[in-house]
Amino acid sequence: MSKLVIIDGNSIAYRAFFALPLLSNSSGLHTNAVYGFTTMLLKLLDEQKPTHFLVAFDAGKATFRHKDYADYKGGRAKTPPELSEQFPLLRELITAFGISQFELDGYEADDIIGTLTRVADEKGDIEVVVVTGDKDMLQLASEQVTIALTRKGISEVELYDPPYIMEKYGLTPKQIIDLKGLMGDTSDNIPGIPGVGEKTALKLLHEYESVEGVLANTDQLKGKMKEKIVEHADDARMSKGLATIYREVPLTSTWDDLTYSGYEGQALADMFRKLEFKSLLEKMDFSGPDSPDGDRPAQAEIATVAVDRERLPDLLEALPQVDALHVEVVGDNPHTGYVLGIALAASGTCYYVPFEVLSDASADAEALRTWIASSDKTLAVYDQHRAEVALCWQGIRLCGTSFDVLLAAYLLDPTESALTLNGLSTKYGLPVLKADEDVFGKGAKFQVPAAEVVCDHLCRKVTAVQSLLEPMKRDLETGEMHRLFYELELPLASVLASMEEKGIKVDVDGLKQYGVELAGQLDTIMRSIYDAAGMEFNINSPKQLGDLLFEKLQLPVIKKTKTGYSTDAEVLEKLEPYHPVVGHILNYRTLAKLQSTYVEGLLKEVREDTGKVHTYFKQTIAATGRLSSQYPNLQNIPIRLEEGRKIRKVFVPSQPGWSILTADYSQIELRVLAHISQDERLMEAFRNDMDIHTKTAMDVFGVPESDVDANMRRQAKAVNFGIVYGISDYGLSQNLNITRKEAAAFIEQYFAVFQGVRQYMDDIVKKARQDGYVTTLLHRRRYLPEITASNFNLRSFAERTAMNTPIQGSAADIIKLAMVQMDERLKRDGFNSRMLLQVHDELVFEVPEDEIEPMKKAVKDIMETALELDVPLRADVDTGSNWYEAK
DNA sequence: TTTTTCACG
DNA sequence: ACGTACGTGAAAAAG
Repeated sequence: MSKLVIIDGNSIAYRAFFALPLLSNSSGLHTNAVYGFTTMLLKLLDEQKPTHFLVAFDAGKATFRHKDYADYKGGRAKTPPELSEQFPLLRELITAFGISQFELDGYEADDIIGTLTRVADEKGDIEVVVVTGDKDMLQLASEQVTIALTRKGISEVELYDPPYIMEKYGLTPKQIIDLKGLMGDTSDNIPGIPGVGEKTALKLLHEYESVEGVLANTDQLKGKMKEKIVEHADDARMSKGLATIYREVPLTSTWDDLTYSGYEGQALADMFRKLEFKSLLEKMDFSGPDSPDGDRPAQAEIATVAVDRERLPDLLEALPQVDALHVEVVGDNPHTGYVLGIALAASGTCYYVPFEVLSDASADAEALRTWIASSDKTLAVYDQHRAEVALCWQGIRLCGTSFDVLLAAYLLDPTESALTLNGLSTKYGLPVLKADEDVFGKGAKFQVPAAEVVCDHLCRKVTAVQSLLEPMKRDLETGEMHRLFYELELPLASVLASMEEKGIKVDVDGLKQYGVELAGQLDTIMRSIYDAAGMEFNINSPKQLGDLLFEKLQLPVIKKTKTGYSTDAEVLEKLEPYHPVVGHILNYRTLAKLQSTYVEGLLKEVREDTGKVHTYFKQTIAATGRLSSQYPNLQNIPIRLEEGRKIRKVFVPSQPGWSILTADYSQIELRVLAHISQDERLMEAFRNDMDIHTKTAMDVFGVPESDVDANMRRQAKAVNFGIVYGISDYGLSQNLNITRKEAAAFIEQYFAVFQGVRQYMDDIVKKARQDGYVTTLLHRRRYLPEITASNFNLRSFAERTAMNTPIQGSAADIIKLAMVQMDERLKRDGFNSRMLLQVHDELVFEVPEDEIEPMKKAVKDIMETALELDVPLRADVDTGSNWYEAK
């Protein structure tokens, strides 16, 4: 059976335009309506799988309806220019999708659609879906024709067939015309009968079936309504006529003209590139079933060799020509995942080596592994860090990679969310690649396909890596980030891999014991809560908790979330005086968090074989250049509150007699700020090694050191935090629990004293507006397209980011430098000590007894001299028998 | 999958 | 009048 999808082009374009914020691409062209339309098309192709497809447009001239009624569609606001300019793009887009489109002078899209659905009704054996935002179209519904009406924006449609229309309105599709005849339509300037709205019209139609039926039975009506109907009988008849869709348009095209046979991936990708639909470019599979294979670019010519034991010698011979490698790791966590296989690209030929072959005991396989581990080769990869980690658990070393396209892509745009290989291929105009998800499936549906499919996919991937090398190298140089790449990020990838491989030992028994302790305390608190509340409920559920606090106990609502009442700690603290249960809940929350995340969560991550946790540092996530940590996250282990801090006691050295050594930068962000802003007072404070918060309090309040009390220091500290984050009076007022006015006065006072800082803040925002990006000390870059937004919130956010990123990002640069240098020093000086963790401004090591003193010295020295600033850097070092003791 | 909450720097 | 402090990851509930 054929299936025809018809889109009411103007209607959907309008919907999309008003539903989405006014996006625009880099040349200032608005694209929101085109974007919305695109998502709609993709959804329809996916869900409806049409065999025939048409987009119908209104011809922009007077239609026959205007001859009958001059005011038709009068009073309608003119199409905004921001939308008009998108129609040519829209036409192009539809062509790129391979979808037919037309319009006809003197007719509206409605009439074209009405005619086509009539033809379909008569022809039979065709299913039709009409997509529109216009309820009038419901009159076209039939056994074969379904109307898809957009609901809230354009993200969802509601399907109307005759039974559903009957259920919802109690009307047949034909009666929709009568409905409009009675009630009119302001948007089309159709009068109807004044005073008759939807409710009255429906009642009348249920009784008398049609406009004619109502007019013939006016004697049965009474009151004001009767008067109005009698008076406006002609209006009703005319309105019905206007609302009737004309279904006899002289169409010249044939059924076959509407045939839809899929889009051509490259053309569509080109169109998306032009429109700068980055997310779609990365998400979409342009080689998918909609794209005929014949149109694939030249990549199909590349020779692939599935390497088995017999063919290994051929590969070994080709190794000198190999310049790209891809290691396919299955699973999110490379420490627990497995290696499916590797692909190598030489000149003109790609080799796929399944893991069984790579790990074989033969001399040939051994030779291949030796080559992978050799450092004297040049090799491009995608995600060296991940590959190195996954291979190390298989006893295979990966060395000598000279380029990593993932790391390069991250430096070129660290805010890009999914830096997938197929996304990069698309961005650089390379042949289309399948998304991993489409090859393997995702989540529970993950399945390794046939070997030939894997071979083909991985060979395409490694070819992409090979082709990305040169253009990305150039882009790094253009951005002056080649040193950042080659001297910092690339070496760091291997440093991280070796830190993770070593892992950190966990005292499992101690952790379990703490869990038991917590369980006891939680049980007690839970009872007090049930007792105080007078009922049992799930304390972990914000919804149930909200019901208790704000419905049952009638406590004042402080803050709402988009789904209900907020019950976060800030709210609960304000509610504490009202009811004893609140304090218990706060207490419960603290301990429950420790139990679930830090006791149970951590235990799940301890490896049976090593008794250690091996976190995975991600190097390409944070927009500022920081690292992040997963499986488990070891960068958010509690420290602020004593109960939580105890967790740190279970992180212990992996060998008896060794110690944990920690080293953390003192005020690195404010020191960076002092350097970048060249603020005299701030630089002076650090040169004299003063307590920066006390010093700030002295200068802001204008008092000598002896007069700075704890409260003044606390406020000054909050201001310093605010400065680093990109200050706003609102943010500071929230933090200090003061009014916005007071906060603003504080900030003003601060800037009056630290004038260099004010100058920096002003300049950096200006610079961001000018260049479209900001940079760190080592040229790391972050683009801020929203810095010119007209939306206040978006713009303000971008401005704060412009102030914060150079500070946070430069601090990240510095500690990363220290890590690479430290790794070299450990090797050079033959230390047995091991670097284990990085927590943004802190490094954690385990050291043998006899290395404590030299390591203290070495770590401090390297961290303090990693990068020379105009103010000194300071690192504080300590050791202890576990992470808790080393503070 | 999304939302809420909370842990860290 | 607008309504945010910057950057992350994990757990639990609820859709």
